[in-house]
Amino acid sequence: MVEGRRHTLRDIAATLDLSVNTVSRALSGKDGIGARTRALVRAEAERVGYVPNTLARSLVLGSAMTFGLVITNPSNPFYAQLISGIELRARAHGYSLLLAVTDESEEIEARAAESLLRSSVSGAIVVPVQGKVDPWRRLGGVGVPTVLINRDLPDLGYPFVGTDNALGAYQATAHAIARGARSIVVLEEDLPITTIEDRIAGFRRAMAEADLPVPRGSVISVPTRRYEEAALPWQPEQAYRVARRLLRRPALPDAVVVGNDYFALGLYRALHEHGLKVPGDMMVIGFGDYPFSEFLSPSLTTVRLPAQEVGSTAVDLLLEQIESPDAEPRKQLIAPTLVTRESTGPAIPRSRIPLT
Amino acid sequence: MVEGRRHTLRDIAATLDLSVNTVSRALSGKDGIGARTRALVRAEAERVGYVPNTLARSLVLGSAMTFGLVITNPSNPFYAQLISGIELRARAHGYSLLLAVTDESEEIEARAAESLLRSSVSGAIVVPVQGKVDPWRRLGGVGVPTVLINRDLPDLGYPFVGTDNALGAYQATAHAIARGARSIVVLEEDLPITTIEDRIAGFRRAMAEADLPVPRGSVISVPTRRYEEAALPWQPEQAYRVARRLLRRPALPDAVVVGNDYFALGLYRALHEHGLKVPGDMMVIGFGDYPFSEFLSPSLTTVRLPAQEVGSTAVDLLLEQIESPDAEPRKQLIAPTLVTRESTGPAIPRSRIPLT
DNA sequence: GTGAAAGCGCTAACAG
DNA sequence: CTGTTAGCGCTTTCAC
Repeated sequence: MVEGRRHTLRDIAATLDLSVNTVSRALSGKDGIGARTRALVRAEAERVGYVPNTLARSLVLGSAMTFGLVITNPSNPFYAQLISGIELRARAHGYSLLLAVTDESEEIEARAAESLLRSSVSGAIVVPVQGKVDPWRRLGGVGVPTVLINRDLPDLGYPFVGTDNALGAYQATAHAIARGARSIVVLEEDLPITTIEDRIAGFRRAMAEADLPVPRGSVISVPTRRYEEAALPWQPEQAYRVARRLLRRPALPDAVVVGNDYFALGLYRALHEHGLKVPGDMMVIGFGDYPFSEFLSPSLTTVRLPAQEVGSTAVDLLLEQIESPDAEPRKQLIAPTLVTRESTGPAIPRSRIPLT
Repeated sequence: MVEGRRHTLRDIAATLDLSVNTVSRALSGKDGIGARTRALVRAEAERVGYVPNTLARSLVLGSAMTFGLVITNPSNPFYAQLISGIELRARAHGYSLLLAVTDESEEIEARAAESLLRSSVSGAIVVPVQGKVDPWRRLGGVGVPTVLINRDLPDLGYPFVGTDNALGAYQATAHAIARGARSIVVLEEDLPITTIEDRIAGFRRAMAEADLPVPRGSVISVPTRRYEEAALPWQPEQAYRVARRLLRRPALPDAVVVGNDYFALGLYRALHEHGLKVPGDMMVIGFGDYPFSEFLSPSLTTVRLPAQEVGSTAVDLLLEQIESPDAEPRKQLIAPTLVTRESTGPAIPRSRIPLT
């Protein structure tokens, strides 16, 4: 097919005895060129296996037809799906993806932002570590459209897509209540992000609407860790430990709403070890609907997050922002769906008298 | 910090009344420049928030300090970890990552290869769809070092890292045999890739060494699907269906070795529905040691694949190839580890007489 | 329709 | 030590 050096417009121009310019126009489909010439050029380009040099093109155009994608951790199934969704939609519009993994580190995040800047990306899609806004303000400041995913940085006023975490947690909690739970506990990661605040708010709202108390100790933090172990079952493990402590309490909750489905796994194990049955002794509601959750026993009731949709929406918002930079940045919350499975019913938790 | 347009070397040169060249050298740390001048330039660059333009730099250098990463499906936990591993190591060496997702499509793969070529990547790390070698031969042909991951394309003679699938399957099978299994079945994806051939070979070897027969129907194909559903629990679901059929056989195997831990999930469900106990009625051995596998009940005995290590090794091989293009391309198989858990013991399958 | 010239921002080669 | 010149491969004026 091809070997050796890459051919350039100039090569083609030389062999065809045309100007570089003509060849460029012929190939780029612009008009103002003879049909014959165009065919000729196309044929020659085909023959030598011409591959345009994006670098050169981008340099003159000032932008690289590339999106930066900054993600905290691909081993989180939500982000894995997100990557797929974004990649698909971006590629459909002709953009490549420059990927950076921050692992919740502000330092890595800052470097990633800088790197995107150097690379003249056409835009950035970011799951911010959420702590520093500077790196992203800077990026936006020099005119790189940026959309935030999952965790908003309201100060920036950038476009944003996320799932409605408050709603998700509300649904989860309300469902547990409807199934007879009166005392409910929440397990969340200990990250200082709006995601988690929102969920806790949703939980509280559901409890309040049902006139149920939320005593101290109803919201439990699960410590998390950094990248090196991200690959490992660190999250279930940590949740397991926290759950074991929880199960030593004198009064156990009827239901536990957890921050992600990995936590549900850890909780399952702790409950199993204590000989407690799900949902009979305790209901469990997950968050995320990871690929395995449907297949656990008992299968896990969980809040399904539309990761693909979040991803493709992010790309759409970015394209909007690129096409009309002065348009009002849109913020979009995508509603999650509660998926009801065995872990919340139909059994009635023991603290309630059977109703039927 | 900065606002408006990006500053260039020329801007700095102008305000400092120096030549562009001098500024370039001052900033790039080359020698042959006065300490005073250098400090001056550095200070000014800092002041205006100078960000080098990688595009321009890459154009003249002919390579973009970027690796192309081509992956079939990020929702596979193995690849998710792989991405992390590669990203980390690549970034440590100053390379960015251009990501492409092929979802096992030869067509997308071909486009991805083309795209990397246009982008003048310094190298490529590829999980090939395995069917066509052309796209990668072309890439290598024009001098882009390429390393293959997980699925080798021996015709190309490129560097390769993967896990020793034959060994993994051998270990899994031998373990089941050691635990008393005599009749063993394998469930694998129906992809035409060496990965799977190797595993089946490993399985056969273990069986042969134990003088156990491998009747027809011992290797079962699980149909798979494309990207759109990759995010969804498609693999457990398909394995579940296949497993249901398996369980209708007159004689059930003592153990099932599956191609990935998702399959084990599907199998678990089918067994559960049939009232069969793991490992008592049937042992299950997974492949991959996904983050959830340790936390299933029963916890899953599985072949752990060192995804991170495969990833970082891939980067190392690529760097080797970049530094010494004429060196013999290395092929490296990383040994997986069998992780023994509840799903294979200590109970004895019913077809065997208890030994102790 | 096509060509010539200029320039994107940077680095490399060679002067001075 | 520093400046000048040239050029990476492409697109965009602007002539002809």
